[in-house]
Amino acid sequence: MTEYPPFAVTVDLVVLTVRAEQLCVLLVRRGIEPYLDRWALPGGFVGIDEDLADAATRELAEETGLAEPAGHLEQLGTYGRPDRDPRGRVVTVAWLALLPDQANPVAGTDAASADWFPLARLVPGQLAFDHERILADGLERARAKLEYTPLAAAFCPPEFTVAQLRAVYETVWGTSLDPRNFHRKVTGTPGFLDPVGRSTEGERGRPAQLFRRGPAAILHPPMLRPDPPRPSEG
Amino acid sequence: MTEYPPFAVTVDLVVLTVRAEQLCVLLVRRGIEPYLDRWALPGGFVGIDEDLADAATRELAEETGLAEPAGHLEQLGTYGRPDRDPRGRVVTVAWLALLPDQANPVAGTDAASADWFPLARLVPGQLAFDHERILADGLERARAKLEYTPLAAAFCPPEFTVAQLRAVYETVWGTSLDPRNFHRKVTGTPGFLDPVGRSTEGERGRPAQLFRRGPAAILHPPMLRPDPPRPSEG
DNA sequence: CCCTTTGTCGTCCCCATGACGATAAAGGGT
DNA sequence: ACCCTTTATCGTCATGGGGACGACAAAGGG
Repeated sequence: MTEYPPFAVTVDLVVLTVRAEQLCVLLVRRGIEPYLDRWALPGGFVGIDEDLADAATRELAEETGLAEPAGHLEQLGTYGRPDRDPRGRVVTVAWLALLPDQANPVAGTDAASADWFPLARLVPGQLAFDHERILADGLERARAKLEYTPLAAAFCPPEFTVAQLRAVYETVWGTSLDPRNFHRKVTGTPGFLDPVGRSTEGERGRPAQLFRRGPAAILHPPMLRPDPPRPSEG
Repeated sequence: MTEYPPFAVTVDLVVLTVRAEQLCVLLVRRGIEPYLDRWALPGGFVGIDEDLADAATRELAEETGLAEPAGHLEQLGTYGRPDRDPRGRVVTVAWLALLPDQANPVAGTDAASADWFPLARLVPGQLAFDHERILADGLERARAKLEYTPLAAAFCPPEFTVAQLRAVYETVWGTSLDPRNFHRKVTGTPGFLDPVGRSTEGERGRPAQLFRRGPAAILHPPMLRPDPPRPSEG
């Protein structure tokens, strides 16, 4: 290790949540150059003695003000085009986080401000660096993972109804699903849902049974998205 | 970018191929410390002006002596535990390559030697650094991808038979598949296989039709592995 | 010429799922 | 009290993919 090219390494987070029937991503407004005042994914430099996953967790906590919430965090991919940061050679490890809608006040740290953005409202070219591509990759990963994992529950509070879970699928996929078939599918897949034993109260309509995330790590067989053309992939 | 912790960035390759009914990985014997004389995944440092994907492609070409073969190369994940390399802080971007059995002579570059290892013959603790975990992750990725992509063809020569393709699945998954159902599935999935129009000659048994990879990028519906318990996943 | 080997087509059955009707269980209004 | 709306949940039916397996085709070898 006498000689090697020095890199800067950062983590960037694609933090998704579902609120008000909309799939939203957490963005921060940059307070420094480059891309001053532009929106960007939250992130930051990795400490020289810090594990990558720890750095991601730390940034997530800093930006959302939450200490390891009940959501989900996984590595998304690494982006390192030589020209992606005008300041020099920066390689970023991107992470995907799925969080329940915890009315996160979003603590302002070094970022000027941070807020949830409905994805439908984003316009091309709005994000700093290559964050638009990272976001697109994160979105596709999230959509794909709902098919073969029980991760949709990561968008829900600890206890939730089948209808809430269905709303997550519908929002993330942008489709509508038959309530009866969906109910049959999720309650019939072993390990997907654990019945709490209680029901909702005070809501409109018939009370709904409450569930928690089950122990299953994957869905088998998967819950496939409806017809619309499927994305290509490398 | 005035101040940031300096990292070294490497790429490491999980190069898989199927030869002699065995799933094999390309390993190199290390010629320098640390882990001198231990087997490791092929890889090396990323140039300061080099794209990550280019570095992976370059290493693949160096280690196999092949310039971008008909196989497949994709990013697998990034590993950066602070203590993973005793020489200092090294973050490695791992890549997964699937190659046909091109009787690669494996050019010896800086590595002392390189060779294909049947996975069944690897013993725990045999690999340098955290390469055992990287390899395990690559294996699971490859196995999973055969389910919902036509990537099995990446293990085959440009023109191949259904039986060759089936052998790939059986070898990678370690299962046996019904030849008739497999034939129906792969020939019935639009875009999976393109018929060449010719057949094999001089083989045992009835000549088999030759195919090329079709244009499909994903398999829908997927080809699911037989029953055996499915691996958990984060 | 038979036998073995391998490829390919066809049949049967079951289960998962899409489409959709019917019923249960709450609240709100008159 | 009653009806109406809303939502949850259970059933029914048809379709289609896939597992199990039989049958035939097309080569080579003794």
